[in-house]
Amino acid sequence: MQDKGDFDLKDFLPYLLNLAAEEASDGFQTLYKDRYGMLRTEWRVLFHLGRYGDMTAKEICDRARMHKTKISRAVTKLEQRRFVSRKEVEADRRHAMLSVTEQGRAAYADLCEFARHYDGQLVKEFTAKEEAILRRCLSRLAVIKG
Amino acid sequence: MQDKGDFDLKDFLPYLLNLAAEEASDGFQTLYKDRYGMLRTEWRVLFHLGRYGDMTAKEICDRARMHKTKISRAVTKLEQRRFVSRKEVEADRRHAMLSVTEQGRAAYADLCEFARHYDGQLVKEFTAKEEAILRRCLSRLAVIKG
DNA sequence: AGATAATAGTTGAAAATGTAACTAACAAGG
DNA sequence: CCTTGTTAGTTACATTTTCAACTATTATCT
Repeated sequence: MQDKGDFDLKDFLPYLLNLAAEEASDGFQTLYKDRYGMLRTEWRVLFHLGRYGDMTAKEICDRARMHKTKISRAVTKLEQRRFVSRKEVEADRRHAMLSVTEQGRAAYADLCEFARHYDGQLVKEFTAKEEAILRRCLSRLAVIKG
Repeated sequence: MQDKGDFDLKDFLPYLLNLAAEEASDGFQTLYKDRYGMLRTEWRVLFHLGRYGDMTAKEICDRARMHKTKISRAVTKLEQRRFVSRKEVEADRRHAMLSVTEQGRAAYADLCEFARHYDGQLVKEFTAKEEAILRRCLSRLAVIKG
C-alpha cells in the first residue's frame, strides 16, 4: 500500500455514485411504492411507455437498458394492476405492443409531476453551472465504459 | 402533462445516477467477483476494515450505510474465506472486533490498486474542473436528502 | 438487586434479481 | 417445404436482498 494511504472510498467514483444514487432514489421510491405499489422496474417501464409512446418489450429493453426478464415481469405486474395493456401484433405474433391505460396515464402524470419537483429539490443547492456539469458528466458515465 | 413533454428520464437525477452507478460499477465488479469471489457488500466491508482499521460490525454499519444483516452475512463469508477475523471484545461481549488477515490485506491492496487505476480511467475524459465538481456534487448528494 | 429497555448481531422467510433454459413465431438456405 | 438459425418473450432455479423476529449482553431506573 506504500503511499496509497490517501485513497479513500469517497474518492472512488463507483462507490460515490452508488451512494448518491441510493440516497437520491430513496425519497422518490417511497412514492411509487406506497402510492402505486410499484417497483423501480415497473416505474421505469411505465415511464418509457408514457413518455415515448407505445412500444414492444424489446424496444423498452433496448432503450431502458434493462434485462428482458425484468421487463417481462414488470409488464405482467403492470398489466395486472391495469396500468398497461398489451395487444398482439398481427404482422409478427412474437411481439406484443404495449400501451398505457387511462389509469396508467394518470399514475404516470402524477409520478412525473412529482419527479420533476423532486429533481429540482435535489439540485437546488447547486449552481446552474455545477448542475449542468453534473448532468453532463453523469450522462457520459452512464453510457461510456471506463 | 400539459407542458411537461420535455421532461425526459435523462433529466431525472435519480435515474441518471443509477445508470451511471451501474455502468461505473460494472468493470470493477468483475474483478472482486472473479478474482476473489466477493460480493459488493463484502468488498465494501473489506475496504472499510482495510482503510480505517479494526472496528466492530456496528461501526461499519454506520460508516458504510449498509444494513446490519448485509454486514453480518458479509463478515461471515469474509471470515470463511480467511479475509477477515473476529475477536470478541472483553469489555462488552455483544461486540466483536473485526480485523483484516494477511490474506485479506493482500486482497485489499490488490483491489485498491486496481480501484485507483479504474477511477482514473473513469474520469480521464473530464477536465480537472469537471471532475472536481462531479465529485463534490456527488458527495453532497450522497449525504443530503432532497 | 430486579425489572425493563436498549444494543449488537444472527437467523429465517419473503421478495427481488440474475442466469440459463425454454417455447413460440418468424427467416433463410438448400 | 424442411432443416437450421434467430428473435421475442416466458419460466424455472439459484443467488441476493429485505424485513421481521429472535438471542445474548449490557445499561438504566426504581
